[in-house]
Amino acid sequence: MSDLLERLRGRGWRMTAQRRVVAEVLDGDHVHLTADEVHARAAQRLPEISRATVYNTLGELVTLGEILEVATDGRAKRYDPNAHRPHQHLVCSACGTIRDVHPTGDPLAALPAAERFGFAVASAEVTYRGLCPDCA
Amino acid sequence: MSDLLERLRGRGWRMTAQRRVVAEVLDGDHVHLTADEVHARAAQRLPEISRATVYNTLGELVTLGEILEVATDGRAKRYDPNAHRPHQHLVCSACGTIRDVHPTGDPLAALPAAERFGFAVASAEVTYRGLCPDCA
DNA sequence: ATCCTAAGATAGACGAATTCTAAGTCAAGA
DNA sequence: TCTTGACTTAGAATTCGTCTATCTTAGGAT
Repeated sequence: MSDLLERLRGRGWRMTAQRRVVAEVLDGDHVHLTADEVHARAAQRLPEISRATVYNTLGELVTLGEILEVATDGRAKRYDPNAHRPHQHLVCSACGTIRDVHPTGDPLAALPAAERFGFAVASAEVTYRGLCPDCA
Repeated sequence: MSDLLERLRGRGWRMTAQRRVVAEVLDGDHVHLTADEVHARAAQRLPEISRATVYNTLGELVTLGEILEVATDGRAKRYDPNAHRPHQHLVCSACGTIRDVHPTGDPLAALPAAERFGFAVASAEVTYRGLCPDCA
């Protein structure tokens, strides 16, 4: 959105109609679209946008740290614009719906030094699974 | 291995040369092979084994609960024979090496009811990331 | 020991998601 | 306005996995 576009421009990101539309599609809470969904929504506004551009733009936004890549199933990756506040994901085992959740405490603290095998552990990613109210 | 093959036979699993070889390839600690790697190793012993059979067999072993499917990156799924004791995974951000780890406490406990959105949360899967000693 | 047959194996076609390539287009600084 | 390197495009190619039609075989029945 405006915020995001401002920040990107400030970083010297060259602004184009395609990039603007992709960034605008990825706005809101609990948004977890696949690349194809992003492409479909972007194409509503900019019919000639190509898939390759959507992939390129998503990849750049991930590299810039402005969005997150989420792979909750073996299917297509999803893109999460909520990269500013750390959070985890709750996924419905039946329909695949994803919600952002905030567990208490730091998941990293649960991994004792003896279980780190000399790794410099930097992050922990938690996926909770269960049935959502609609699928129960 | 023997243990696994015994158990499978006891469950009425029809034994074939192909299935035996796949089960034998998936033996040991910290083993996390892709389907293609399983196929390559199986083919060393049984050159005519087909990819489809490896996929079929892996799928059956997952259904039987004898191995686990692990997706730590957006790439190929990996198969983990350590399905008996619950554990999580520690992945090297550089080379992709995977280790089985055992965090303290139950990760489910860290998710408050208010953060469950009415879901019947059943499991939590944690992926720790960092640099391994070799890549540091 | 041999036969039968459903379960398993095979090669290769197919499909989804993603990446690559070569050529055309354009944002933004000079 | 001009220039140029960065961006976009269509479509081919790649990767990972599934499906299909046909052939083979494990293991119970005879």
